Amino acid sequence: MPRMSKDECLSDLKLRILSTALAPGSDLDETTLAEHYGISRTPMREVLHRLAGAGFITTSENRGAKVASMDIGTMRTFFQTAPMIYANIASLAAEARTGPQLDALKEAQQAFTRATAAQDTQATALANHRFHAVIGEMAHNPYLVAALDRLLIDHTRLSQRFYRPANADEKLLIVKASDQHDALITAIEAHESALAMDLSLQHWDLSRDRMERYVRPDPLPVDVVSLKDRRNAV
Amino acid sequence: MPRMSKDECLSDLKLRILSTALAPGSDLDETTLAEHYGISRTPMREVLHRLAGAGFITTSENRGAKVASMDIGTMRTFFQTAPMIYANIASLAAEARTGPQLDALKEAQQAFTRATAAQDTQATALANHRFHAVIGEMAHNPYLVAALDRLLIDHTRLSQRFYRPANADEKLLIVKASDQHDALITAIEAHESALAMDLSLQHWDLSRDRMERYVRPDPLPVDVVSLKDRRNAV
DNA sequence: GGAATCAAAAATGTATACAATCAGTATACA
DNA sequence: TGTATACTGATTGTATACATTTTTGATTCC
Repeated sequence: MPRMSKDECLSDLKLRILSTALAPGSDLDETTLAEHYGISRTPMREVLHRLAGAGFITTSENRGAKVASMDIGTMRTFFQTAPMIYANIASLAAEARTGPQLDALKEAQQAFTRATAAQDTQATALANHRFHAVIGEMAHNPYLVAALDRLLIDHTRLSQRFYRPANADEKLLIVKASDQHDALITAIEAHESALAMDLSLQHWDLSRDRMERYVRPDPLPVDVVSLKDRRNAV
Repeated sequence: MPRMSKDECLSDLKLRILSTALAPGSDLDETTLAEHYGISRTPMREVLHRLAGAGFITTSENRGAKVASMDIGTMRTFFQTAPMIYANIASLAAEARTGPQLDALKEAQQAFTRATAAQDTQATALANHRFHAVIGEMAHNPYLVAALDRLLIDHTRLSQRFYRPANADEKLLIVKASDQHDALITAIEAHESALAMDLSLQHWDLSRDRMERYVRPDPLPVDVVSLKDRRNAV
């Protein structure tokens, strides 16, 4: 991959992290990355520091960079924090949105429906990311957006795993999510901030149910326990 | 100022920005700064990117770095957002705080009272910053802490202007703030999260009243209006 | 006098060579 | 056999030279 610009390199890495092509916790070698993107180590390091500032990766002295991890503690915090931030962002967005931002939001939603129609899991998750990032821009609140951006990183990485509908029932849930996006657009366009907040919370509930089922899966079959007993008995 | 390490340079710049020694919106010349700290431009640029990631400064392509500005729009957003974040951070801190963190908090409060006793405005504001940053660490919530850190930058810069008590009445308000700190420490130590949240909101009200008086000062004397009338009459 | 243009300067951005630090391995010793 | 240690290779950190872009100010033309 020859001669990418610094900005392209930055957004490509963001995409690779959001799509979990680069797994949470995995090491990033700056020399390899620099060669891969056809730039020298100096601008590559700058990109890495930007990513660190935005919460995509973590860096430690003389120890290089790692993709931000998603341990069980982080997950708990994520579920604790997301609804409050999402709801407030949606409310503010309905108050402060501009025309061009509304256009960008509709465009993101079109990309989302296209991706779901094409059954493209990765594109669906990324379009969903963009949709919510635009709502963040609308809110015009740098403090909350800092929190939102970090939530969206983890949200999108989790989403990768369940935008692949396993059956008709799950397909229906994605359609429902898309309908909620449409309703949210309407509320934001009409400056109905209380409604936008409410819809945002409903939307969160839908995501959460699916995500929590992944994070906290059904208990293992009881056989495992007897297996353990058997092993101890040997 | 010869041969400072990169970390020292980073924290020194943070302090200079928080204390408004570097005014909001002012330009930062990387060559000058590098010479000032006795390091080369490469690590200096890294420090600047870190500061940008944490919201202390803004950078633009080929245009260098500026200290984050504090326009009237930012202020409005600040007052809108702060209580929600502060209250939730305090509540979470009371739940999750560790022993060493509690020690750090008490130490910060001691530094705060020492600074107020010495009538050192800058040290007071910085100790207050540290006090609230430690509560942020306690909350153990990277999403909200991202918002908190950005709020604290602006809060501390605003504070610089009013921790200089003009009269006995204002001195009393600082004593009251210090008492609230003590109460907050007690609540956090006892894991009383609801109380911590409540105290945090009271503490915010105290700050807000003083800050808003600065941002939106008392109306000008009515004489000005008659002056204007007179001028129009000429 | 003012606007436009171009050239010099000053600043930022990039590449590369070199220094310092870390990780892994092999060897020596208890 | 287990542990400590020194060496080697790999990786990150720093300095500096060079390229590119922006700014500035002088000059020219209207």
